[in-house]
Amino acid sequence: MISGKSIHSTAMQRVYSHIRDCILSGRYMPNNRLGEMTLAAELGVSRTPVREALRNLAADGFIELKPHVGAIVRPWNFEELYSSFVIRADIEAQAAAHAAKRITAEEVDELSVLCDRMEQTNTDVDTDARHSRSELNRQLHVRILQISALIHAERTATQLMDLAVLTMTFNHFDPDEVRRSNSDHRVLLRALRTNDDLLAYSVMRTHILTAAGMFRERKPGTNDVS
Amino acid sequence: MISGKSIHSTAMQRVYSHIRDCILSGRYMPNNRLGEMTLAAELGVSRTPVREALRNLAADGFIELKPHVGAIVRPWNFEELYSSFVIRADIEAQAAAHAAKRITAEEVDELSVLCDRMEQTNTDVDTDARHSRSELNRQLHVRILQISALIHAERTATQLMDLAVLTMTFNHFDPDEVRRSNSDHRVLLRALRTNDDLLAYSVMRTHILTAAGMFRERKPGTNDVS
DNA sequence: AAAGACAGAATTGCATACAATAGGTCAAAC
DNA sequence: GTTTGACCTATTGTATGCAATTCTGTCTTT
Repeated sequence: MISGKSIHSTAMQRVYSHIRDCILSGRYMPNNRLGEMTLAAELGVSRTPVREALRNLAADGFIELKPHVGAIVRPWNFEELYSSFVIRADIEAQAAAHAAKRITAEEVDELSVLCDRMEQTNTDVDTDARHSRSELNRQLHVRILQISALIHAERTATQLMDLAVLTMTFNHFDPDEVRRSNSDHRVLLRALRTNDDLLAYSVMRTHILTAAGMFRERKPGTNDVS
Repeated sequence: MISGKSIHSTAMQRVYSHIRDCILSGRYMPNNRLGEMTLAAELGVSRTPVREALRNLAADGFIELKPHVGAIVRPWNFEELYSSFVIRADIEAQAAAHAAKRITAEEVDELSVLCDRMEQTNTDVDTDARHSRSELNRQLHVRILQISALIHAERTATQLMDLAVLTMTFNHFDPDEVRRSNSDHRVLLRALRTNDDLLAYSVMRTHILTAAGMFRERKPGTNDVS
């Protein structure tokens, strides 16, 4: 939805990012009401860009928007977030298979660099390392989706990933799991390089369902993001 | 995105539906520019609801929206539409499997009624029959997604279905294919009733990939919707 | 003649004012 | 005491006016 540019050229994009960050950081809790006037005053803009940002946030699943009533932070439950992993597993596995049949040598190198950088952060558990791992991980997955050329796979999976940012930090906490994740990525990379679409499919599926399983173990309802 | 209510309580919803219909009916062709002022004048409203409708249309993938530039009808190509089938096949198969493990007797009856009504339209090729088949088919698929309780599956697959409405009419044209489709639905229904998740998965996957294959055969670039 | 820069026009982005609707409160009737 | 109804307030939906940006056409310069 919001273009990849990190620069916010319009006020609406600034508002979007602000509200999104507040939701993901837990400052705006589920079922909190988001009044247009309040937000506009808080951010020093008029209601117009706020309204447009709210529409986009609703489209991306962060809030619920009822006509003539207003916006609330979308309440999420365990089952819902878990379902996003299940769907992603299907989509991204399919995308990995397609990518394996289309990938070029340059793209393999590109992905390899991402893996290198992820491994360089080692298994540190401090917040910065976890965040940069999350970001690199996201880039890796998105890049593979792009290479697959399944446009709707990219759209959909990206949306689901962003929606589940809440849980992303979990996956990168336990050093054992970090090692396992890095290992998955290397196997995946080899599968892509050798055009082994079946293996690419399977390892990607396993990779994501593993994350889903870990999320499942950590009990529902814990939203202790930084 | 737009709630299921057929009544448009706000001007924005009317504008949304109008533009969407014009795109799907071919009146607004790909790469056509959609000026806010032009649309506002054409529909007798101000620019404000038009802007909001355009934001929603962009979120749903019907148009492209560049900041400070404007909106154009999203150009779609064969590969892109085909990819939407591939993704749907994954998602809906997964959803069918989940539905098979959760469905109740009442829900089975409900789905059965939908199948009955689809079969009552027989294999007529006139426009009305095709449209009502399309609509019933949509209801059947959406209902199964709901029963699966995979919330994100419903969101995603519904979006993809609506985006591919262009192609839906194809699948209901050839009498042989209509019979085949109805037969798929019956097998699917039996799988759901007997909680046979593996069969449900497989038949749903086949069902959608069959449609994809037919779409593929009819050559790209044909957008001869009524 | 071609390429670049500048100016004008047209369109989008934002702010503000007004209208319409939903939800709550208070009162009156049963 | 409960319920129903009208009114009132707060918030969203819409319209309009202004500011900012992009596109286009022309003119100049090489």
